[in-house]
Amino acid sequence: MPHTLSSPTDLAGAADAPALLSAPLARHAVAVDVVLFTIHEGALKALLVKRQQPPFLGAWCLPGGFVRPEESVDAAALRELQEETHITRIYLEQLYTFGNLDRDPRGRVISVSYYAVVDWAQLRDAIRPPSTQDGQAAPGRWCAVTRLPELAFDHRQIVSLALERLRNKVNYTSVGFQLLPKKFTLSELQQAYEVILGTALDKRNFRKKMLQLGILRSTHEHRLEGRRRPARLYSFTQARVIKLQEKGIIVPF
Amino acid sequence: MPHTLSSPTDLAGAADAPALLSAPLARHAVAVDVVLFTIHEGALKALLVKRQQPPFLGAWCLPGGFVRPEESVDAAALRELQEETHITRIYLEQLYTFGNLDRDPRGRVISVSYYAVVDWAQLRDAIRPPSTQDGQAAPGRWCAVTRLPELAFDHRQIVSLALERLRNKVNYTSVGFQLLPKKFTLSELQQAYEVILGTALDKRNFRKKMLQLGILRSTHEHRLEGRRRPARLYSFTQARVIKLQEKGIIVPF
DNA sequence: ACAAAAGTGTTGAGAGTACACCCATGC
DNA sequence: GCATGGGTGTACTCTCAACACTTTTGT
Repeated sequence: MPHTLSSPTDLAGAADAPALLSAPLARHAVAVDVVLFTIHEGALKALLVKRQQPPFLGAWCLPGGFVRPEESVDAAALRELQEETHITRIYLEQLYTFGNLDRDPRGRVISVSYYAVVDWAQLRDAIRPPSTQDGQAAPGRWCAVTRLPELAFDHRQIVSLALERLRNKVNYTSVGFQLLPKKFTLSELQQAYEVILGTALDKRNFRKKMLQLGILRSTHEHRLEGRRRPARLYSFTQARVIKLQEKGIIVPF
Repeated sequence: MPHTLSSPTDLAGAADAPALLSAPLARHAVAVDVVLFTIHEGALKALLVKRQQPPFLGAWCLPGGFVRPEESVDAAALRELQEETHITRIYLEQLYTFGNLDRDPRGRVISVSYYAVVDWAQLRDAIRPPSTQDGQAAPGRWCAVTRLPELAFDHRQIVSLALERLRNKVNYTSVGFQLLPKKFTLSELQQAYEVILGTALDKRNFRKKMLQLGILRSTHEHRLEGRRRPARLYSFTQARVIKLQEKGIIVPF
């Protein structure tokens, strides 16, 4: 019995250049869903929106939508994100593709999920973020990842996966800095890590580690807040991160 | 300006149960591509197939094909793999989804890529593996990852990503054991790791580390090969791996 | 002076790395 | 007896984790 490809990597018909794909080829509805993280009020929060149509009318779910004919999948995710936040520069990374037959009661929808992280201050500066409307009544709501409501479809699973990924990546990449403004204090940085990881960290060990990594540039500015000792502001410098990644250095706390 | 979802996570029309998705919704061709790794002749190899249709007629590419209407994306990947190898149990993991508009000259094809790893001995035992045919003439060919030919589409990139993932995961999961038979010697295990990572490892450190992890069960059998001292055979025990993963323990060599 | 957060070093334990020789077997 | 891979232990270094007090400011 000779080896054959019963479903070869090719289309059934001809091969004219950007021609349409021919008949017996199945086509699928493809959606993107985005978990947008931010830090606010000392908690790691994700953006949820209220469904305006059935199924799951009125239920909370992740922002997302269908991929359009003339946009890449990444572009679709970015578009959905910008529709929600009006932010142009945002850290966005693909998570996983969910392709089960039964994940949408209307029929098969393949979902490419993403996660994104953004500094809360940027959301406030962007025009009309969903959260500044009126909380529950508005279609968008920021929700602490530790206390999520019921979510439509398999969106709970997507959030879990995103959280797991974020918690891993914060240890050996610079995603964590995306959640902070350009200039920040070491205490703010530590709080961000604590909130993401869900654990307390030792102050001295954290500062020692961060400073020795050489990815922070100390400014000579300070943050004065109330009746306390002013804290030095640092900024993040990407330069050395690349070298660390090349060497495969992992940065646990 | 109120917050609106201009492309909501919903279909344009009604919401009858497993009904078809309605009209203005774009549908897309979705393919799966699989990087199948094995170890043979002291090298890490990937399975390539020769394209039988244009575009890229005659070029090498990854095994893969389109997702059918009534199968999940994972099932499509598994099906493609089984068509090539006739193996039923195989480690398969999703890699990444490529959704650029221009990755296929015929039009937009979204590709969900996977990687898989399998013990070479299983391939030989399975009926009619592509490699036992007659090498170049057969549509399937095992190719060392260090010396890949030109590949069609963006399949070179997919292989690179798969290799990167495998090299990472081998350090903190048990994927590596999927490349070996049930019983193996420590030298065989070390060779597998060396071939995957592309680096030499110290024998004493490797053995010490492996044994102290507690994921190997020493059998009392030995492998006699030629005129040498027989080597003790070990088998892999999953039990402790789960505990290690729970604690987030990473296992570098 | 005091409240509140900023800032700062040392020590012990465990893991990683480097390194060289004897052992058991078949021929 | 010899060629071949199998099998073993130690010393050094480095990183992680635990741990408490002084400093600076506003009130």
